[in-house]
Amino acid sequence: MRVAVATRFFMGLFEETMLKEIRNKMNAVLDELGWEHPDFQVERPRDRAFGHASSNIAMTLAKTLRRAPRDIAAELAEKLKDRVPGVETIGVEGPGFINFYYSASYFQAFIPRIRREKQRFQCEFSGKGKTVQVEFVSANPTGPLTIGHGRQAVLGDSIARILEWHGYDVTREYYFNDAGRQMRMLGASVYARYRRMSGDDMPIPEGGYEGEYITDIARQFHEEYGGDRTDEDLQVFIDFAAKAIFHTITASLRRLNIVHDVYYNERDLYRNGKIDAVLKELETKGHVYRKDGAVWFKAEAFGAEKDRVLVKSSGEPTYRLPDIAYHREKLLRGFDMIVDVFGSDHHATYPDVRAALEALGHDTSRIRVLLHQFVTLTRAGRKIKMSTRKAEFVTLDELIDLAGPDVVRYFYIMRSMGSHLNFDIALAQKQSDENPVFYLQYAHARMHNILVHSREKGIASYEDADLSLLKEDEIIALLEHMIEFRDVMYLCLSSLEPMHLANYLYRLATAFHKCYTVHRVVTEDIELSKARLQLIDAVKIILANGLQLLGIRTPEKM
RNA sequence: GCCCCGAUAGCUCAAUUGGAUAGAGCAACGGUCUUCUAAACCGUAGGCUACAGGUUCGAUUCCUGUUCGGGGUACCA
Repeated sequence: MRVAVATRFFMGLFEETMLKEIRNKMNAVLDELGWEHPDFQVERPRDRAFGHASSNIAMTLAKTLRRAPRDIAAELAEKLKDRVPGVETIGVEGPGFINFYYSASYFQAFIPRIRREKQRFQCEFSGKGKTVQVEFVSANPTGPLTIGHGRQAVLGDSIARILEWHGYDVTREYYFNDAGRQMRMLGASVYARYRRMSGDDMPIPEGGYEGEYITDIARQFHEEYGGDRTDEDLQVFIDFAAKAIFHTITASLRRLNIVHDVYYNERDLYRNGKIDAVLKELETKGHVYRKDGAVWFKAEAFGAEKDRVLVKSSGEPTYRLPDIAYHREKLLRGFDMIVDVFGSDHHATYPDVRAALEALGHDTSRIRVLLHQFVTLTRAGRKIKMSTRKAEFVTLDELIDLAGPDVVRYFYIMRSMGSHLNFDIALAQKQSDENPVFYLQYAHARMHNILVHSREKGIASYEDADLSLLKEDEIIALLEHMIEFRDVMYLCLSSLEPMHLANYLYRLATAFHKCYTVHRVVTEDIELSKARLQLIDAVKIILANGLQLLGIRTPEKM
């Protein structure tokens, strides 16, 4: 009961995180001293020997104040004394860092709050009332999704989940084109297979698709339409193939727990005249010219590398024009933020789109383009080459068959999107301790089991626990990791890089596993058991929350 | 040629966006189950952060070159 009162007392003060609280107090002290506000940091030091929080402010002030950093630090530390809630001692260490050491009770007090707020622990809903569109995958329906698409799918969906957690109203969107040369090639490839089924020795067209899925589609077509269709029905073949492939694409995504809200078809932009409208407007504003029978956009005038062709001399638009029209539509649809997740092969195309949008008078600062590097697949250290056309690839589906959806999702997320992802099939396939996914899930299963076990031992309720009993080093370390959650989520939001969450959860699981091996939760000491059960209940909430944000399941048994 | 991204332990990658002694996993070696799950924990070993300069209190991080990988540089998408 003693702690319950203390907790309520602290509650109002805990609306800020540790780091923000320190920053606020620091700013107040600067004002009192009449010093300028430098660009300083308050962070969790890597090494716990340097306290629970640390600031470099003294070093950043050294130059303008013309004083030794340690000297400045000492003065600030003296001023801050007893003013930051939860801080026991403040030290001046190293070249002039100010280090803050918190009391155990500060950390203990977070447990009731986590248990009350659950998944929304420390969520400040910064995105409330704002809409965001996340475009990802956007593969044209020419074949099943590959391992490369998989990375984008998981990245995009995890980013969407992180935005949702912050309160954003998220639209997951898939942009595709089922017209054009590649689709005609697809139709012709299916047609060739289809003819062969009727005994004709028809060759696959030059540059056509050769995968086994083509044969499957031809067979389905044969079953539905019979064997006497001719190439005059090519559009029928195209439509049939596109539909079938789209079906497999959405099925693959659903296996990873990914569902798009909107499927935006490029053809609609032609049908409803949006493409003509964009072209006309660029023309009236004087941003295009004609050369060699083609229509060119003066991209150079807007900072792009060189001018680009929008309409070929054949009268057919290049891919750029619909891209511009589509992005313009996104802006007009009124999203507060637009996130484009693209493969690194798109990095050259986006500046042109942005240039055109600016030429049309749009503010493009709402658009964030995230480029991710490619995935290389290795098996026993050897690279596997991938090509959709040649069908020399491992499909996303095959990968999920092999490793399971949780492993697939985690592997795609655990590396930063800016670096190449080396997907080791052999490792992903291992259902053993070599596989980091199980490390996280095992932690969750262990937590669950402890809670079950406590009931079996006759501890019906642990609500009246005395949390001041939680004071061992490993337990405080675990608590520290727990309250880091909000900072990590903030980092994920500002960087749109879900890897940070994956790394954090790994650290959290480690802190838990260490604790688990050293301190038994359910013992003969009922009071101590109750306190630790509250702790476990709280960690479980955070871990489960994080795993769900990455779309990874939280098993209760393993 | 030009543009973008990358280069960190044997391998795959981190490093709180400029901070203190550069950290994990895997692989190697050694130790820990009568206990709530050993899919765990502890320890040992492993580094001139590709190279050369520069910027400052301080650089894996920023700037300039060089080397090596990947991508782009279409009237292909």
